Amino acid sequence: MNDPSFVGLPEGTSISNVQLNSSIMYGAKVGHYFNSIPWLGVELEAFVTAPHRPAQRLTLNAPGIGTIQQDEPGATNRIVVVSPLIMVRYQAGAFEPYAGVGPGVFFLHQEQFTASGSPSNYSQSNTGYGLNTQVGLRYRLTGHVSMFGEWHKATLVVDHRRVLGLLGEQGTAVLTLAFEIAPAALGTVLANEEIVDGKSEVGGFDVIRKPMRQWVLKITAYADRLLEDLTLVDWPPSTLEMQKNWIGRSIGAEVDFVLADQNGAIRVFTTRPDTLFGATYMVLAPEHPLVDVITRVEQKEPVAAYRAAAAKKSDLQRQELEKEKTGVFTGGYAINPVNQERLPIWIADYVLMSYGTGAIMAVPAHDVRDWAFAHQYALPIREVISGGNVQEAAFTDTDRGKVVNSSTGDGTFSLNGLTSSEAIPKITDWLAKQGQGTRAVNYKLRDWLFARQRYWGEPFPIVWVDGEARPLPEEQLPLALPESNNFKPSGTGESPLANLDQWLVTTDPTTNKPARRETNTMPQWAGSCWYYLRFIDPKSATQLVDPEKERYWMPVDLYIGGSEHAVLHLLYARFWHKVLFDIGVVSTPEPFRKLVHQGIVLGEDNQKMSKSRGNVVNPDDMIDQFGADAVRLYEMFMGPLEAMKPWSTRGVEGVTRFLERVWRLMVDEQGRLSHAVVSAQPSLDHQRLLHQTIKKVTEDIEALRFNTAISQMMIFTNEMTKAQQRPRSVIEPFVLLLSPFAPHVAEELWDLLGHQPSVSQQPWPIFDPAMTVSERMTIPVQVNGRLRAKIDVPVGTSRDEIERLARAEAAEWIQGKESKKVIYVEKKLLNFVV
RNA sequence: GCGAGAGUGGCGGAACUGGCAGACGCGCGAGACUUAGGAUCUCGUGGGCAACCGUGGGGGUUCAAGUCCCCCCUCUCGCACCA
Repeated sequence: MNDPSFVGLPEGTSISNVQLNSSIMYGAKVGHYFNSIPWLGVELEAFVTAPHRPAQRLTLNAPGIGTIQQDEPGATNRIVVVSPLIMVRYQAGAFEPYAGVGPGVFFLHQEQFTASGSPSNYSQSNTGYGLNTQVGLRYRLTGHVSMFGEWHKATLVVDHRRVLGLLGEQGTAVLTLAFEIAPAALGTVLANEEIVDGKSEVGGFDVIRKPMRQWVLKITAYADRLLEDLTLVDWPPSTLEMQKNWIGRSIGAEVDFVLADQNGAIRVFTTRPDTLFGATYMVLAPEHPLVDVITRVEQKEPVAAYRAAAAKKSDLQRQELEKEKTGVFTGGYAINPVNQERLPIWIADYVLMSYGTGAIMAVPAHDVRDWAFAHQYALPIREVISGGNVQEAAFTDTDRGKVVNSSTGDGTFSLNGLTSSEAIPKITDWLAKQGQGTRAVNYKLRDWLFARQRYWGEPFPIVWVDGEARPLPEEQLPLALPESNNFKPSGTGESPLANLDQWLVTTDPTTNKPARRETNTMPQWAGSCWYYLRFIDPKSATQLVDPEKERYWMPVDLYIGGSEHAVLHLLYARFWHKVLFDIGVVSTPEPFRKLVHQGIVLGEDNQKMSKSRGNVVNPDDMIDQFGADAVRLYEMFMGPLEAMKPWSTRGVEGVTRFLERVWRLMVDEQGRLSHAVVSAQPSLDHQRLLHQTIKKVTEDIEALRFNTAISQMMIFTNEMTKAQQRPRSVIEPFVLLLSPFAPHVAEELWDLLGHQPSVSQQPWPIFDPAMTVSERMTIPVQVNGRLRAKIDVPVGTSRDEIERLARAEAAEWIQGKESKKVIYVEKKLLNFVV
């Protein structure tokens, strides 16, 4: 586990410090038998022989598996176990697996590792600075917990220019000024996720906002498709919901309110144009550019003070002040386009500049925020939807209630009597005809700030010449980071690269003019957006991915990854993929068809593992104590893959006992093949048991229900332990079933059984559906729905016969009662209603 | 507050489209083999002496509800002044 050489990492680097991206891809080779693969949505025929049939293509991806760290073993290990398990099972016969695993060089915690540890390690790395190296491998289960050996060391040069250029072609990459949040004391710029409660996560410094040059990707241009195409994927409901909320699409109208005593108009966005007649005031965000224009002389001072105070607050600080709303009257007025009323214009920080137009019409009767504000400042509240008491609270239940008090002064236009859903399109059309508004859609989703002021990230292949950004030519790619031990912030807000003159100062390759390199680097998400494409074609130096391979493998059929990526990574990757789709680099609109989040493993006390709680379980210790197979098996047995589960060392002991029982099933105390293993014909019962076990294990793996697959193997083992004779024809297929779960034990057993080659190269056992059913059946007998007896009959028994037997069996419950009805459910149950 | 998911023995968890609740494992109990056993094997193990009662609580549909419908409670995760 801790042998770093297996990924070609530099000496001194522990796997504990490296984030692995693993990706597993399964391809059809020669057909085999499957019932179905539910999440692939196909029914496969038995004994399919045609090679490379598209329906058999199976691409799995288990990236972003999280940090392997001593203090979070469970989170990582379960996915590390699952991936090869699935792979081994599908490899056994129909599929040719491909797996890619690689250290992503540019993840944030590696920067921390590097900064705090020994950066020179990385300078020795054959991965090289500035190259995001991925290592492809073919799994073979020879190592420890999972997947080591036979590495195809395919250096994957992550050439973001190629992708960025493609994004640029699409017009999605934009150089812009954006506000970044920087704690002055740290002299660096923080990503949003590094700010906690308005202070820097590290050091707890106050942060301020300052404008800086930034790269932004226009993900908002794809907002609609990112939303709509969620119907194309099979993802957990919670993740779909989170993505929908993150995109935050809302439909409404933009309406212009002309200023009362001067030229100009305020444009607002509202989802409730049906309440337009109920507007009693307006609010601008403090940063709104029109504030200066609107503010009257006598209000200048309080307005300026309020704006200054608001500027000091971060978004998060603003949100903390949830309870009490504050604001200041500007002295200005605007005209409500529907009834020509003069509405006072306020500024208040409960209106965000970043959403909609940064201005609202306030309808206190039907919006809780506006109501609170109006209440605070004694502004009028006018009911326009009946059904509540708007003096007591905002009435927002639009499904009930009718529009009232909503007609123009001349009576030519009225919404009165309509429901909200009828009124909204009507008034939107009317506003459009008047030239005062349009239907509009808004998103919470913002454009993607695609630049970090760090050393540790892919540099932009851009040089600045005469104040102009120019891309590097193809032959100068990829651009590597300079080697350095100086990771200190530049102090100017630029990245540490700004201090590294040798790298920084260059000449423009086309004009030979002096040039300066771009000092921004890419965020950690850059690589994870598309590395799955590189895993398909890791060695290609000339293109992102071979179109033929891409068409064959994509989309990824199963993606196993942590729920912490539910929005950011998974949304960014989808966006990027769509851009590539639009320009023809990929052939599918969505990259990941089915998504499963593995649950993390908690400590024995049912709390998250942490050093401070002292409940950390180190997987290496467990492996030393119980062996890799037992640990693997337990991690699969502890419960559903998606669920968060507490670790139980007792539970590992339990599965260890199971493995020992399996061992003793066929090995004697001298370590030789047991005399109980015979070549005799198995009994019918044993054959049935085997076929039932094959069926259950096969189907459960396909449905990712590993815990119940294991329990069936336990049942098999318990039964066979009782048998004096254990026929090979029953035992041997069972070893194959066990092999994905406990590869080492299975391998040794296979060898002891006298077989070559490896157990992992054997075809997966096939079950005969006819052999999975017994010739007898037990029919529960109910009287009025209560279980009163059971009868055991041959399968072919007629209903009448069953009823006759049941009647005798349950006689004491039916006697003397009038029989109303007899319900017989075929082969299931018999119920007397009396 | 809004959204999503989940509540089943002492514990982790099973139960396909409504059809024997508690598979399998842990723990616990009894027995066997043993000088011994925290090893192994066998048997038992939801509660209650019983009739019966039992899947977070309360209603309902049904011959039959862990499963379907309505109301409520608790926990986990996510979002949080998004107009």
